[in-house]
Amino acid sequence: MKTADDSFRRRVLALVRRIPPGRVATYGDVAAGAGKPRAARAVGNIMKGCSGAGVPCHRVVAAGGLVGGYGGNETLKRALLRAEGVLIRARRIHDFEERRWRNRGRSTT
DNA sequence: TAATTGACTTCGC
DNA sequence: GGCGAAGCCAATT
Repeated sequence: MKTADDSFRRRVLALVRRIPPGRVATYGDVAAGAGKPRAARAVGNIMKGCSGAGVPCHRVVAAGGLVGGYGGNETLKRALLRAEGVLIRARRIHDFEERRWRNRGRSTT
């Protein structure tokens, strides 16, 4: 591993870990928070390579609040999010814009 | 080192 | 609303 600079990967993981329960973030948001708003795909790859390492990757969804990824276990992802208070409509998060976590100074709590 | 893949995003049909 | 193509970045082979 550590093919590219860990900085990016490490920042992405750190951001995802900072996502509080009941909140969600898009790959693009996480990538942007890591310093590369165009690295959404890379974020997905990072998740795949670091999922389970204490990173709540289930709180990371695609753009528009579209639930997916998670190795194809979107059902599980959906269940986890719902368990945290995030309502899901079909394959999308209800009030996604409101549930969307922003990497601001605080966690909106 | 180069080429391919992928848990993405956005526009177009 | 669903499917397809182009673009961007990192990981994997």
